[in-house]
Amino acid sequence: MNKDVMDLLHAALRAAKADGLVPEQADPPVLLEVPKRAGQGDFASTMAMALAKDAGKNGREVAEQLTRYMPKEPWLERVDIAGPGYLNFTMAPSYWHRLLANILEQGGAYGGSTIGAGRRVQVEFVSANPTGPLHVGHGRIAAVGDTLARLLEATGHTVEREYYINDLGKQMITLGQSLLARYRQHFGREAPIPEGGYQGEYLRELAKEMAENEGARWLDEPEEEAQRYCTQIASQRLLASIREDLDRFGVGFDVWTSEVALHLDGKVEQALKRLREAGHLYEEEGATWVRTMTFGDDKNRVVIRQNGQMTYFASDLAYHLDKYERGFDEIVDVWGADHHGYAPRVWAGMEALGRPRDRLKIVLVQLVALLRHGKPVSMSTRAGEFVTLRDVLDEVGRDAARFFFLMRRCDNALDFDLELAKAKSEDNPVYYVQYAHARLCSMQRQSADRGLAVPAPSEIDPAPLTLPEEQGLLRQLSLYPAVIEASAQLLEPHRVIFYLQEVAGLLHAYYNKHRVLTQDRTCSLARLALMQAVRTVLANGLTVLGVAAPERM
RNA sequence: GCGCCCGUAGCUCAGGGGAUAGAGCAGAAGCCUUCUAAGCUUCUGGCCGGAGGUUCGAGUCCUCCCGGGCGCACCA
Repeated sequence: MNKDVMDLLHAALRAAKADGLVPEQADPPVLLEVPKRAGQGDFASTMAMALAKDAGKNGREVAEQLTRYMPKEPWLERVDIAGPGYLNFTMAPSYWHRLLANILEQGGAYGGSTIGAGRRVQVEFVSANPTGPLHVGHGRIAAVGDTLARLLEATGHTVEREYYINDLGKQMITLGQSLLARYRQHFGREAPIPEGGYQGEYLRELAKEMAENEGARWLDEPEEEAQRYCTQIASQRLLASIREDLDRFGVGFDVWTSEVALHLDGKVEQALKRLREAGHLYEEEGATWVRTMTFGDDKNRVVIRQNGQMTYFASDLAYHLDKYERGFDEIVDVWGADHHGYAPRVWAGMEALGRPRDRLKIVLVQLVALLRHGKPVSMSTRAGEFVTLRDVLDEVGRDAARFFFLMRRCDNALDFDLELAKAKSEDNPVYYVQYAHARLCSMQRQSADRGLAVPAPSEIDPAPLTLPEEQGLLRQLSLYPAVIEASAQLLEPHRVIFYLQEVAGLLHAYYNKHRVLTQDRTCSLARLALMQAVRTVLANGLTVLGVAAPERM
């Protein structure tokens, strides 16, 4: 997918429509692939074949006509029609020259685009209850959410990262009760952790801390008051610790929204009022329901329980309404896939509130299975023997953790092997990509020692770059902007990983086969320019993943 | 039972309706007096879960079936 050629295709399509060759409503995929075999050009498109039916002609005929509509560009050597109607594009040498100069000129900006210019996007992710430390599943969501945000930024969007704190409800009460039990235990009292309570060691530590700061005074306070205090202390401390973990993971948020605050600000009341005015609320069995079924949900949902308390869903309606009212052009929620059944309900709620559902995109991230030497590591939050994100960071480090979390499509479950992730060996894909970058840096240090500097963009003489490996590298580098765009538009960060592995593979192969620093100065300089371009793309790609691009390894 | 996701090489997975389906790992054989061997080269490996359908063309879209995961609260 090369954006310059894609522009040509778009232009040809427009012209063909204007001329009536194809119907105005035809919307073929304007996509490019890199042909698998030599002799099929640098890029290929199937657009003509896709249009064949609408145009009432066969693919080859459409292809021929499209080439006539295509603007003539000096950097395009030729367009061939092949097979059932492929358009095969062969680029002129000047194209590769320009590409190379372009990458060196743009540096860290290469690959960025402006498709999102003027568009504000919110990405909400992690949003874990402050009832315990983040586990590996949160880690994957954090990596995905943050990388999506980076991708959207790279494509010109204005992005806000947001964490929604579920600091209200039964779980928070249970948390307080659990801490209170630990606190009492600390003073030698008989105090069981409540049914379904939090067993983790972290509450024992918190209880000890509380005893040191507050003494024994909470032993004598009334149960409910003590529990409320414990809930407050625990959620505060746990949230702080969650923030620390995320910080270490390279993930930061612009906005933290609290569910409690939503209620205090009257936002939940307001949302319910709106629903009531719109006629979407009704009473039944002493509860208040919203008619989400009208908007595609399986059943209607309770917003105010019999006991008068609001449900989590009520808060969430208010929360999402608030997001819409903050004026985002696009709202992205990143959820664990175990919440997938919740999505239709939220979309329905938004429609009931008169908001377009397609503005809210929900990315579902499947679970992480933690392995060690290929054997599963057991995880269970309640039993308290889970592996936390912090444990993983301690063991494998930020770069490997982020890379592994992003290696698979989000809708596939992920096997995360701790031993593999920290192996400083050939098996570890993180190092494969980072090593390519470090290698290039090392080479540049060598060339500097020999008095050879990477040429300035305007000084590049690409004439010596005639090897097929060099053409392959240039072709691959030219795809980068489209990879970033597609990853951002489809909300699929794994594409960047696969792309970078390919770049690294081509680089390593080239490196082993040919020397960059040779006796021939002109050739060395041309190759140095190419290597700088590869380095730039590797660095930019790793940056968008939040993974370091080391200069030495 | 209903809904969503997944099923592609021995394993882990890419593959946006198009040309002869790819990569890594595992297995076999090679490559370091020269820019980092955390690397490279070559070989082996496939009824894309199954059956129908749509299409000039299906791993990709539709229907059904089988197998696995996750959901189906007046929990969050």
